[in-house]
Amino acid sequence: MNQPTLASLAAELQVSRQTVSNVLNFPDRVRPETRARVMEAIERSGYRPSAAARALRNQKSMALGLRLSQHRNGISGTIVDGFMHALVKRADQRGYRIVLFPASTNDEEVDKLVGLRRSLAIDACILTDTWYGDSRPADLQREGVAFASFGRPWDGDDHGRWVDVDGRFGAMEAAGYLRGLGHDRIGFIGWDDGSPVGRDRREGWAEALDLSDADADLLTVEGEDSVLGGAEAMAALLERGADAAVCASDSLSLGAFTEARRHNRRGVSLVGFDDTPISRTLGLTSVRQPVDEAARVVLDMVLAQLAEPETQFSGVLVQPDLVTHEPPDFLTD
Amino acid sequence: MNQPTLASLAAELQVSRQTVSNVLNFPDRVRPETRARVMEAIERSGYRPSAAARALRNQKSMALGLRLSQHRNGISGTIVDGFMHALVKRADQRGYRIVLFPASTNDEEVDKLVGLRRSLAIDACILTDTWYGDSRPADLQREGVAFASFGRPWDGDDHGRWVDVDGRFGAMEAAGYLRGLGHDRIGFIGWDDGSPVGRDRREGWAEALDLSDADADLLTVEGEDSVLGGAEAMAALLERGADAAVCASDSLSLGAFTEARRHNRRGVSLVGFDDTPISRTLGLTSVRQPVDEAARVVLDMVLAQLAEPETQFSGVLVQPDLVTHEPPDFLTD
DNA sequence: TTGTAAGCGTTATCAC
DNA sequence: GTGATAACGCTTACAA
Repeated sequence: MNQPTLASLAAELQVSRQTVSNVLNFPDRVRPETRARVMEAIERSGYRPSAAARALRNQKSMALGLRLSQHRNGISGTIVDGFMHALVKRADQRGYRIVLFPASTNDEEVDKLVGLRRSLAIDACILTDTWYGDSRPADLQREGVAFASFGRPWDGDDHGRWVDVDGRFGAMEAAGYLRGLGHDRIGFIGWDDGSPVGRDRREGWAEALDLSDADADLLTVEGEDSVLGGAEAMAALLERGADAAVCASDSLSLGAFTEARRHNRRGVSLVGFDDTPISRTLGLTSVRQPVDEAARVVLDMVLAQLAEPETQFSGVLVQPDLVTHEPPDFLTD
Repeated sequence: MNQPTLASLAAELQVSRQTVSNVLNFPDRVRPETRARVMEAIERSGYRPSAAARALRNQKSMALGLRLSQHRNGISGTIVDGFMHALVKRADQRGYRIVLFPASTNDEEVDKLVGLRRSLAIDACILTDTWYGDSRPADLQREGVAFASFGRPWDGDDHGRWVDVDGRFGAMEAAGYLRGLGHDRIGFIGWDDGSPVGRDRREGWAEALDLSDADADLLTVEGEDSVLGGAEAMAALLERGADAAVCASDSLSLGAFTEARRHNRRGVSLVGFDDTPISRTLGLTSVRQPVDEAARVVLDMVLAQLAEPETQFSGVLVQPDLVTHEPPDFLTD
């Protein structure tokens, strides 16, 4: 049996296919009783309008491109992962599909996006993992591909079509929380990869504690973004007399936690970033990224752009919040 | 400026659009010099055939549907995540795109898939996270939607269109490895959710060690699949005299590891599952799932089905392997 | 080897 | 309120 089409339904119902089309797109234009009859037939037959025919006719695919990010190791990829989830859900609610594609470099990503756009496989795209000197926004703009980015442009022109999480604010909250707990030597454990995200968080920490540059340097240890890196950094911080630390990630926080326990330093307090399952399980405190809100805003931006290409945008910072978890029994004895 | 089309290119080059089409689809049918001229124009103009027009004409979208799995917490979602990566990459190589969609129940997943298929938004789909009583294969078969599944059908009809990792074999390897290390009371730490995957792994462990049912029960502790669960289970196993354990996941393995260290039981050896970043970082041994191979086979299956709907398939088990990692310095002192 | 014609399923436009 | 017509860009016959 063949799929029903507008034409086959129309023939069956003895109306023109245009009427059937109208029932779907402009229900008011059609007389209630005709509408009901058509609706019933649509339901019964399981008819779905052909996305391909619609795309061809309307010159839009109702799909958005998203590169499958590779930095997604189990722990620190969690934000991108959560963002993707939220994005897929929200896009679906608005009738858009998310099309995934692989790319190993930013240039390849842009090439593929341009290709997808030209072939009408996507209408626009979402960027993640922005970095220094990220040329994707400029490239896409030049190629006329609509986009919005989860992650701000860290240098160059501010194209305004971005949403980011205010990591600086999150770090400030974290530092304030630790100070409220009575700590007075609060360190910072970060990455040594020159990441702008890490810089941002460190600045928030230093500002909240009103540290001099010298003090900030003294209380900062940067290493690899891993459990090991966190442990090593914590060891160094403990030697420098720290009694708490803001960690730029939950991996680092977990490492620091392990190390503090190893030294039997129960009084050490930590705050990590991203509220990953690890944090939740071990009862660590963490800065939760509002990925759902970020996804909503990114989607709004990109769809607004599609509706009105000349729209001017300005970047949006969403505020993270601090999440505390109960430590499990096996850690409190 | 408008997108170039077959027609616009043909007009520009003074050939028929058929010739341009042939250059793309049947290059041999066209005289080399004409071909070169056409190719050049295609390159220069950045022309891409419209996916929508192709889909409409060929009645296939060159896209595969994939539900964005929700079980993907940072640690144990890693396999599905890795699988998705591999799948997207391989699909891309074969000219297929992966379309993501959200669903909170299996029924919703089937509904959406049927809808996507009817609307020609996808040609087929990939299922993951199979479970007892999973009706998706039967439902999709009834609706005539082609699929292949990453995960075997644990009960009911064997539709044959699945690939799975031989967890039983992996657990046997793990147990053999621990025995080779000189351990003789090797426990099993599993999940208490009745997961068929967990059962399968436990059977492998028991078989490799040739345990009686009574011994197997004695050396098995099942709890929640979390770090906490692993720690609790390890505590129980230590009391029962175990000196090593096969863990059904890396979360459990991490918990067990933490617990063993807490008791200063350095001699305890562990093997986890999935070779997650945590395992890698802490130098734990783990059973690595060959997700890339699984993705390849799933894709082969589903594309074979598209090419020849009547093909009969039989399920494929791929073999995992044991991965050992060097423990980091901070754990060996 | 190249050109012509028809049709995939939809919607915008305009007539009725 | 409803219906006819054309067009979106491509491919597959078939004719030249």
